[in-house]
Amino acid sequence: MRIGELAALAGVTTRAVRHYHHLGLLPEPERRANGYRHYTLRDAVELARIRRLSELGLSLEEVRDVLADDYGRELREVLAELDADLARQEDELKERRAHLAELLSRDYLSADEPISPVMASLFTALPNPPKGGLLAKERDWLAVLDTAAPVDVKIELMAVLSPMALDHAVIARVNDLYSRMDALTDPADPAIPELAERLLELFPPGIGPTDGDVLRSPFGQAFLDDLTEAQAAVIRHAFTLLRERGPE
Amino acid sequence: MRIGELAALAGVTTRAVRHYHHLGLLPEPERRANGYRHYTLRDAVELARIRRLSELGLSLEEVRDVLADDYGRELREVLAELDADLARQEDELKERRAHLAELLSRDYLSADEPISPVMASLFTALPNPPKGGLLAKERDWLAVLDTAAPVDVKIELMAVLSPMALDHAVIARVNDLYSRMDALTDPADPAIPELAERLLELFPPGIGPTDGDVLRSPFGQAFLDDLTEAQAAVIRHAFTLLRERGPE
DNA sequence: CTTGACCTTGACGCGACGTCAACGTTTTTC
DNA sequence: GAAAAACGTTGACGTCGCGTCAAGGTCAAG
Repeated sequence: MRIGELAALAGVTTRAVRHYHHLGLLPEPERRANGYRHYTLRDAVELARIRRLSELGLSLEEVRDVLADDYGRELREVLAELDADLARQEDELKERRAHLAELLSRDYLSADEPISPVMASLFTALPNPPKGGLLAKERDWLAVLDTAAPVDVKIELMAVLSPMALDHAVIARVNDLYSRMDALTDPADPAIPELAERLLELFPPGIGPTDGDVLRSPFGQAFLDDLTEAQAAVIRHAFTLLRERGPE
Repeated sequence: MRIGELAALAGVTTRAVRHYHHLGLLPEPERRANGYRHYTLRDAVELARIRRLSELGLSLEEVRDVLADDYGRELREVLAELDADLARQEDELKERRAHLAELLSRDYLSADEPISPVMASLFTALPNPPKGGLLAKERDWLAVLDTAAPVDVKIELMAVLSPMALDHAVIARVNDLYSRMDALTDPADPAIPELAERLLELFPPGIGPTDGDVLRSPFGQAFLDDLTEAQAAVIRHAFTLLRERGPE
């Protein structure tokens, strides 16, 4: 047989056959006088074996290992391992599809999507914040945390925020407070200390950051850089207040 | 933030961030005086978005399309499409795992494995043929057909062979016949015509190939090349007999 | 003699980065 | 204050299983 016939017989392309030769998976056969490869039935048997194994999902390297091992012992191990791997992949797929179904079932898909269901419930508690406003920025920030923060941080975060999101009085105070902060323009506005105090009052004592380190970290800096000077002043003042009463 | 901090925040590597820059997925930020990239919170938001989408299984190109489309319209389409794709993958995985479970549940895994269940049942009907013998070669040949033959060919083939495999009398005749053929050494052995006739008798009339074309094809040639001269003579004689009575 | 279907080797392309090289900068440690 | 560790920069090659040219040579049919 020539290479095209062999390939057709095994259901692969000629390129694949040559690839297997290149990898040493399938030995190079004799050549005819014209330079064409001349295959025998045994080559077809070998090739079919390679194809069956690779179709199962083994990498070509694994196929070579199995073939080199005279079959039997290793094959069983490799297949069992492969099955475990496929099971893992199946679980992953299911998780992703569940996530997708979750997303698709929601009534809206905004720029902040897709995020986790918990975070979404938090967002719906404070719907449609003014664009470019401080609250919108905090939502963005939360979305960032939602994608990559360590699990324990997320849990702690949700423990703090979830009760607040369920409390209509708190929501009203948040909306009021943030709209006042959005209105700030002068970094020396006399209302700043009061706003900082109101901000702190939103959090139960003993909860949240206890010192100003987080503000000096690169993340804190990035957050402050994103605000107007007046807004940043509120945040900084709030942390000053926090430090003052912290040790107590 | 510097690139490492941004990457850590979004849970990706710095290499990935630079890759997104290269693809135009994430805009290059300003540089600091030392040449370092300087990121803001908005970059983190963008990056988190990219990561969420790509983690769902979208290609980076699709991510770019979704991001370019101002979210909303396209996102829903793409996600639905993605879900269909994932469903397909899940089915594939299940099929492969079923195949694997089939293979692993068998009591033996020989060099001819893994093959389809139907073919395996056929092989167990004629267990342990003499190594290098004609019967072993035909098993190899069948294994090749099993991997890649068109479905209709396989169905026809099994329709012929399955009843034979279930008939103990036929099995006995096959074993006897093939051991006699294995014993042949002389291409002019006077037993050859008789053996050819016995071979033909195994197949019900009207079943199987009706002319010698298959023998002159590259596959037939490869098959004959694999046999001893005497064995090939039997096959050729059988096809001669077939042609003689064929038209009738 | 041409056409078309095969064959040959060699090389680049894909996708989403990992990894190394070769170098400059900043921070930490002794 | 110097050295080391830990960052940053660009550039380029490697991964995996082939697909897909490029630039030819071979062969049977019309």
